[in-house]
Amino acid sequence: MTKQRELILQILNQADRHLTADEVFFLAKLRMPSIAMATVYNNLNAMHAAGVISRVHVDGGADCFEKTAEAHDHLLCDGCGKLSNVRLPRLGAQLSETLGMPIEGYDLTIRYLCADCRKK
Amino acid sequence: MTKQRELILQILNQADRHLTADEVFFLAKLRMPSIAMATVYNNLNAMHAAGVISRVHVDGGADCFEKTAEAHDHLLCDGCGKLSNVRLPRLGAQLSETLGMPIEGYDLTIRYLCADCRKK
DNA sequence: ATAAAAATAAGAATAAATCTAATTTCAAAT
DNA sequence: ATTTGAAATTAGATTTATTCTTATTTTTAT
Repeated sequence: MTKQRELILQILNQADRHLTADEVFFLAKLRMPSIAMATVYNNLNAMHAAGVISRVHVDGGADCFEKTAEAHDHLLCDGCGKLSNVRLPRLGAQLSETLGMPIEGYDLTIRYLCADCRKK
Repeated sequence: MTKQRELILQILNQADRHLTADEVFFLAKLRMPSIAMATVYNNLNAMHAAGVISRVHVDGGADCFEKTAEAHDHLLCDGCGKLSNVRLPRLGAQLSETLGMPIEGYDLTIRYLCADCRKK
């Protein structure tokens, strides 16, 4: 665990939302000005491969990263683009059951309108 | 309906699998050498916006396009990368119900091992 | 202390997708 | 048939996210 990785992990742990690599880089740079973008990507990729963090693709935008607490799915507001988490604990098992075969996993992003955007 | 759009649509209709923009461009170029990549993207984007075709993001690769017959979900083989379709007609309604609010839609890609890859 | 291995820094390189500006096409009106 | 104007296309530059390369630094094991 290098200082850089520790810092990146800390940033993700303290973040109250999903961060892009760019945002992680910016926040890391504040505390360790010498850090390089490549290091951010290397560590994000490594931690993702290790299952420590998860990566979320956002249509028409940069990928987002977050610490992975537990398996969860994503809600993306069509209005403001806010990304949040939701747990659907039974869904994996149910999909496997419906398909009639084991699955490795799945990625689900539900598009909706958040409370704020629904008002408008 | 321009000649270019017609050609692109025809290519997608005849394809027995998902195609990247690059593949569409290559196939289109064979039959209409003057066609430009921007035209391919313009038309793919326009037809996607119109709901005629659908766009699938593939982690670590270019987006894929296909004609949209009906709403469906995707199966991605972790072994060989093959992308195929599956229909889970009740899922949308079920997600909305579970969440307790209306949803705009959702994107689901299930990762699994296809029959061929499971043998190995 | 030294050698070997691993990680980082810096920035060049790549790939997907979009943008821009000039040109072409095509339909409708003359 | 010709003109006009709007819309689409072309070509290529540009952008943006991400990866790659290589030299350097740091860490770990001997």
